[in-house]
Amino acid sequence: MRNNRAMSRPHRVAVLALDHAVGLDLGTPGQVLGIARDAADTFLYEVSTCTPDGGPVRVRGGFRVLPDHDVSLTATADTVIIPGISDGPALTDGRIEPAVAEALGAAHARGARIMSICTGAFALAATGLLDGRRATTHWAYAARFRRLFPAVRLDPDVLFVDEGRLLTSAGVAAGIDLCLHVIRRDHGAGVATRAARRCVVPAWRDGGQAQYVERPMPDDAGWGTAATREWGAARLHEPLTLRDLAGHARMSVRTFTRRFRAETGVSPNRWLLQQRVDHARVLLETTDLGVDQIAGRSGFGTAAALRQQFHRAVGVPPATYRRTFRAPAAT
DNA sequence: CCTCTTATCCGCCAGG
DNA sequence: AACCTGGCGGATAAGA
Repeated sequence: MRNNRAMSRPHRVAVLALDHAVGLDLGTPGQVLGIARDAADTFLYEVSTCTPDGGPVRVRGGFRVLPDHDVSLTATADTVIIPGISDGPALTDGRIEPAVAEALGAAHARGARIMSICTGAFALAATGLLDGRRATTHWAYAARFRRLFPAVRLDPDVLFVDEGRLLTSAGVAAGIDLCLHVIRRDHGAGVATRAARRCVVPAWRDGGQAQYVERPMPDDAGWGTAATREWGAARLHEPLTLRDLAGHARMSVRTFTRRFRAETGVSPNRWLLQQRVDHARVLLETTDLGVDQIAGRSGFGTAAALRQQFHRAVGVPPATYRRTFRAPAAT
């Protein structure tokens, strides 16, 4: 799945639009994956759209989409993306038409990657491919999802779930996060960051849906933990303890951890670890520093600690990551 | 690989 | 009553 700069043909992405598609989700892959380029300005993904029978499907908002392909497009795709739907049998009964289920099953069996945005997870789950795996969907549909697909381990508190070749994401905007994640996985943080900049979205949004659930008024101006996150992100090279962070925020440790979790969806230390790994990632890509140097600069006490945490978070060891993504000194 | 130590996370609960 | 705070302690994980 991991393709590199040398690969000649772009990674083929098939967007499978079902009836009652969510319009924004339909466009997300083309707008995020479709604009991703490598250092030589070569487009990395070729995004096409299909519907089950090649005919038009209804889109929320009172219009229809007429694609260039039917579901057979998925037979040659490297990645199939299922956008969200606002109605239809997948959402109401957990069913999809057999021809679509068959096509998705064949694509997966062939080794293709399948991802869903928002309620597209219902269609993906209806194929049975998610059984026994972790997945996510729009938080407002979590209860219904659990009822229809009890065999899927639903985690409604995250922006997306990466199960290797099966990826699911939460509500509409999280589809952008998922696409950026995929670019990062395929081509490294540098390419993903450029794509994000072009989209004018943050390259990495940590935390989960917790920040969007039952929080009508974000506690902005107040004494939240945002300032402390900024402060901490600038001091990754120092050994920051939870007490330090709470102290900077002028809260007790207990209140700080509680507020931090409510605002970001992750615990302080998990957030800190994510920051450190991200920083190490950038250093691996853009510098020739040794692993122990990078460990120091990104706040890991030892190179061993960096290796362990990096491998766990990214999926590959630092050395492999660098070999795959180290950009030639250019630009 | 195991053990010991220390840090973190979070439910619980009393107090404001 | 409805809410937030912060200490306690046990479970868990990270580091030595």
